[in-house]
Amino acid sequence: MPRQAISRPIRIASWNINSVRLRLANVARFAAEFQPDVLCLQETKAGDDVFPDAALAEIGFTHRAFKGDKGYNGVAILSKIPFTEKRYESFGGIDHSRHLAVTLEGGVELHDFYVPAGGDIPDAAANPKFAHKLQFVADMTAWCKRRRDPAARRILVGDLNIAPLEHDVWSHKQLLKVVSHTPVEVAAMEKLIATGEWVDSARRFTPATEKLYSWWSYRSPNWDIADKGRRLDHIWVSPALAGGLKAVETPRGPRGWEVASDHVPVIATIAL
DNA sequence: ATGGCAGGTTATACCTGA
Repeated sequence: MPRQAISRPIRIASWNINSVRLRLANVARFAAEFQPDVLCLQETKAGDDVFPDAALAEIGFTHRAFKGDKGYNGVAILSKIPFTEKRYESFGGIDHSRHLAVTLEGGVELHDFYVPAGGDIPDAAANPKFAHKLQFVADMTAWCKRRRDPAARRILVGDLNIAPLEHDVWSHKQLLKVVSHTPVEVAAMEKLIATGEWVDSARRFTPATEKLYSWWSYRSPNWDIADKGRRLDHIWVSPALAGGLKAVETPRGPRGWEVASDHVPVIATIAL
C-alpha cells in the first residue's frame, strides 16, 4: 500500500488518566465509544519499564510513544495514525516526564504536555512548586518564541493545569487565590498563547460566556451536582490548522465511570 | 470557611495531585 495523506478529519484527544495501569479499562472504553485516532495521556504514573504497551496495542493503538517516571508524572501518545520523530524536551529546570512530541504522518507536529500542578500556596517565594510551575510555563513561552513559524502545522495538548478564563472555573471570584486560576498564572498562560499564536480550540465551539470544565475534584462526592469544576485540559492549534477545526467535545460521562480519573478527555475533530 | 478523595510506593505512612 502506498502511503496516503490523511484525507478525512481526524480525532485527537487529550486525557489526564491519573494512572494508566489502573485505568486501562477506561482507555479501552473511551477508545470504543469516542473513536479517537490519537490519544494523548498525562499522569500515566508508570516508568517505561512497566508501561502497559502491549495492552494498549490490543486496544487498537498501533503506534505508541511514552515517557514516564516511577510513580509520578508521565506522558504518552497513542495513535492509529503513523508518526515519526518521537522526542521530548525538558521544561522548568527539573527532569520530569512532562513533555512528549511526535510528527504525525502528513507532517503535523503534536506536543503533549503535563504542566506542574503548583502546590497549594500561590506564592513563588513561599512555595517551590508554584515557582516551578511558573518557570515551566515561562520556558514553554521562550520555546514558542524560538520556534516561531507562522506557517507551522502544530497541535499542543495536555493537562496545562491553568484555567485561564472566568468561565473556565465554577467561581472566578472564589478561585482568584487558588492555584490554577490566579492572576499570575492566567497572565503567564495568556503570554504563552500570544507568543505561540495558539488557538484555544474548545473556545472556538463553546462561547467564553459559557461554563466549561474538564476536571472535578475527587473530594466532592456529588461532583456532577455540585459542579465545582475547572477547565485545566486544553487542545491548542497553530493558525495554519485552525481553519480545519470541525468540533471540540469535553464529555462529562467519563468522570462518572467506574474507577474514574478526576479529569475527562477533550477531543478535537480536525481536518489536517 | 472548611474539609472533603485518590494513586503509588523497595508502602503499611507519606508523598503527590489541583
